[in-house]
Parts: sequence; C-alpha cells; structure tokens
Amino acid sequence: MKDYLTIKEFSKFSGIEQTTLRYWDDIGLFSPMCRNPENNYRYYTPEQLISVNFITVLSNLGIPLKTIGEIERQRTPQSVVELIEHQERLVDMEMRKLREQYSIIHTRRELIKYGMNADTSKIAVLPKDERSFILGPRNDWKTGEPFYEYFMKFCDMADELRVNLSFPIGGYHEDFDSFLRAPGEPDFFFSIDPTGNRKRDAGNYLCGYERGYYGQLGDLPERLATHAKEQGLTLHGPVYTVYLEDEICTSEPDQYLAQITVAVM
Amino acid sequence: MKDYLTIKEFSKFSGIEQTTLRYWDDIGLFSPMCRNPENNYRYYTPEQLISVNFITVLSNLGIPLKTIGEIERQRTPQSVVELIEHQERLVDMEMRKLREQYSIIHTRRELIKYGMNADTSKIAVLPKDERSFILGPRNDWKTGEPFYEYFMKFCDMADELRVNLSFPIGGYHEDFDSFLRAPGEPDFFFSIDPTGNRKRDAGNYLCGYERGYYGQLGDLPERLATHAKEQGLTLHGPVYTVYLEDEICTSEPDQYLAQITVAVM
DNA sequence: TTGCTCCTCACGTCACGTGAGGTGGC
DNA sequence: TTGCTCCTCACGTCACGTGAGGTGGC
Repeated sequence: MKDYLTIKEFSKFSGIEQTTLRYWDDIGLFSPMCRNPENNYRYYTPEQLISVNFITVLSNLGIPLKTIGEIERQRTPQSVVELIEHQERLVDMEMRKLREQYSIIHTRRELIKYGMNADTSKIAVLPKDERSFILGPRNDWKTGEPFYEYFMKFCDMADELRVNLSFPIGGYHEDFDSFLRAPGEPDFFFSIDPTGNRKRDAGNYLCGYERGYYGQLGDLPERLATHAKEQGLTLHGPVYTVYLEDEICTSEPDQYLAQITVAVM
Repeated sequence: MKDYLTIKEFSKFSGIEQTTLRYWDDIGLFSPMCRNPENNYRYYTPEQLISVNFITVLSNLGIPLKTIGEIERQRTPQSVVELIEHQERLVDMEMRKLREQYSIIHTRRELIKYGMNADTSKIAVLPKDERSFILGPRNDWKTGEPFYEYFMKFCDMADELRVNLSFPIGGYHEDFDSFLRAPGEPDFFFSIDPTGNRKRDAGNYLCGYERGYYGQLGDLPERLATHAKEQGLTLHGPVYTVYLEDEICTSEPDQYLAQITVAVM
C-alpha cells in the first residue's frame, strides 16, 4: 500500500535524477507533496508522476525553469493552448535549424571524402552530378585592394543573400579566359548550399587539383589549358574553384586541396 | 587595405558576440592571429572568418568546446570525416527527439482545444477520427490495492513498451460492462501516442463528460447507460477514458475534465 | 556493526553575460 | 573635453553535478 514515494522511487518512475528533483524543490518549481517532519525526507504522491511530466516536456523544449514556474502558477486551458502554439512554432524553427546544420556537415563530408578518394595527380574529364549553390555579388577587382576585402564584402552580404557562411565557399569565374587571366580573383564567390537557387548542371567536367594555400594554384591553370588543347576539348560555362580540404581538416595551410572544374562540350 | 580586423569587425562579419570571442581566446580555443603589443588589442585576419565557422557549427551541434579544441589540434581528413559521420547520427537522433516533443505538445493541445469547444453538459453520439495509441499491460484489480499501484506499474513498464510518459495517458475498459462495474478501474492504461500500434477506429461514438478529480465520474456511467437504452444504441468495443483538462491546464483538481467514449454500432 | 537511503551545505561546471574601472586615439 | 573602442578582472547566471559530513531504520 504505497501512497507515497521516496525520492529514489519517484526518480526511478519519472526518470528524473534525484539531484534534479532536489534542485526543483529548492527553487520552488516542483516540491514533494509532504515531508517527514522527523528526518525531513521528501515524499511524493503517484499523482505527481503525471504532473511532473509536463515540466519535463517544457524543460526539454528549452523553456527556462523560471518561466515554467510562472506558467504553472497561472495556467488556464486558454493560456496553455497559447503557450503550446507558441512552442510548436519554436520547435518548428529548431527543426529547420537542425536540418541546416545537418546539411552543412553533410556537404562538408562529401567534399572531404571526394578529395580523399580522388586521384589528385592528374587532370581528367569526369562526370559530375548536379549541385546547387548560392551566388554572391560580383567582385570588381581593382589593383591594390586585397583578396579578403572582396571576401569580407561577401560575408557582409551573407544575411541579405540568405547565405549561411558555414557552408563551404568557392570561387566562380565566368569563363575559362577569366580564370586564366586571374585564377585567384574569382568574379563571384558562391556558397555550396544544397538549397541554393543556382545549379552546376550534371555532365562532364574537366577537373584538376592542386595542393596549397588559398589562391596558390601553381601551374594548374596552364596545365588545364594545355590538357584541353591536347585533347581537343571545348570548355564552356563558368569555372568553379572549391577547396575539398582546408583548415577544417588539416592544420597545414600548404596542404589545402583545391579542385577546379569546368564543363566540356 | 584591411589585413587585420578588430574584435568589433570580426564579431560583425562572423556573427559571433565579442564576449564569446574573448571567452574562446581565454580558454585557448580560438585566438586572434596577433595582438597589438602596446594596448593588447586583439587582431583577427579575414582568413579566420573561414576557420571560425567550423567551430560555430560544431558548437551549435552541442559539442563541448573542450572537445572541439581537441579535435582541432589533431584534425586530419580521415578524423574529420569520422567526426562528421558521428555527428550526423547524433543530429538524426536529435531530430527524432524534437519530432516526438512536437508530437507530445501537439496531442496535448488537441485534447485541450477539444475540451474547450465541447458541450460538456450533454451526452451525445459524435463522429470521431481514427486515433493511435499504445496499450499497457493488463491491470488485475485486487481489493485493497490502490489505483496508483497499477498506474505505477504502467510507468515502470514504459521503457519496455516504448512509451514516452509525457504523452497523455488514458484508461481503457474492455467493454461497457467492465466500465459500469468499476469506472475507476480500467483494464488497461494507454498512452495517446500518434505513432502507437493500436487504433481507435474512426466512426460514431457515444460521448460524455464529467468534471472532477481523477476517477470521480459522478453519475456519468449511469447517465451513459440510460442514454444508450433510451436511444436504442448498441455499444461495442472498449470504453476510453481521457482527461481533456487536467493538472497541466488548471490548478483546481475538481475541475479536471474527463471524456468517456465508446463506439456505437 | 554494516549497509542503505536520505538529508543539507558548499563548491564546481559550462559557456558565456554583465558591469566596473581604466586606456588610447581622434 | 567628448565619444568611441578596446582592455582586464571579478562576479553573476543557469541547471544542475559532486563530494563531504551526518542521520536513521533494519
């Protein structure tokens, strides 16, 4: 005949830690129905197993305990419905955020894995899947202004462009000539965001790699040009520069891995 | 010609608070490229805008800063891929949890709203949609053993039954006779979980309400029986007892709102 | 006596947030 | 002088977690 539960029992049935129950008691959020006056033991009722659950839910949803206490004190069906509707919207936003975080690390992983498995020593024509991205504003390169000025402009516009800067960022030259003229000065930056409005179409791409710090492509541009000429390839459309391995997966800046892709007819 | 960014500028471009940047510097997680020796001002490079992003992502995913620091120090493409794969699984679990929390508050809201809009003064036959639930173990009522003994058994088995106790819980009588014999002693408890394996079918249900504390149904059982007899209704299948308003939305236990439903032929 | 459960303090933790008081260049 | 940015140091916050030291019933 158990009409009261000790803190241990209550903890077991509710799944809430004893320290948490004591803390909730201390701050006046949720207290045992009574105490043993002799030894001050806490005694909970089985009914409290039900009422504690809503606190757990609200707490899991990230609502501060103080707020939960205030809600509890003045709850009515109407106010609880409004609270829940508000929380439903917040959970919805949280889910969107999580999906985006997932997408970011997933995209990152794909790039790194591609780099790990690629034969980075040679230039080749390879089939590529469609990939979405978001294009930034045009970079008007002026002599003297350094690279990062343009990159920071891109960062500064991220909010407006609805770009999350945590997605990998690449360089976009309008055509191969533009790339050859200034490989380190892309006409645009782009964010490799799978929900982006632009697409690099599926198809065959001339593809080359070079290890080194940002913008240090060595003789890769010339090698790509020579390869295209020798093989009689017609290059068309934009040139994409993407770093498959960068500061995220290596601490040696001269080991970053750049990938250049440009569509062949 | 900005080759260095002040903490204010870096904060603006990266979206990270100045206090956070100082804290990350203090704990050695992420420090400015250099300091002004005279006034100790922090100076960041534009490249750091890129490298800080991954820290933000990992932190957003809930990885402790200490762990992020350890990862950073020994990162290789291989280890980062493994880390990301691990995180993808965690994000997946987090999304499941969020969906469940959403489902819990959504179910709660539906019940409360139903109670608020219902005409609780009269018994009526109403069409009901299909509803899923999870049935607990059978309660073998013995004289002397109080209600909560059985309820606690249900709580105790929650883990095995894959029942999340935060979903609303109801009473289930196998048939109307069983309900009439002992309205406060359901043959089973059930959890109103939309992903449950059992279903209360869509169809017409005799439906009555009563305000009062758990199990205090007053003369509702007899009123239901009388109504069914007068209207020539044949009741079949289980009787569901659900509290549409309970301690979650009111602080007055005698104002809880019970709803009884049983299918009519 | 031993083992177990409970108690109350007090202090630690994590990732910052918030002043307080002071500097330095225009 | 005023306004602005930056600094350090110290203390606060939130929701607990972790002992330390002590009680009480079988």
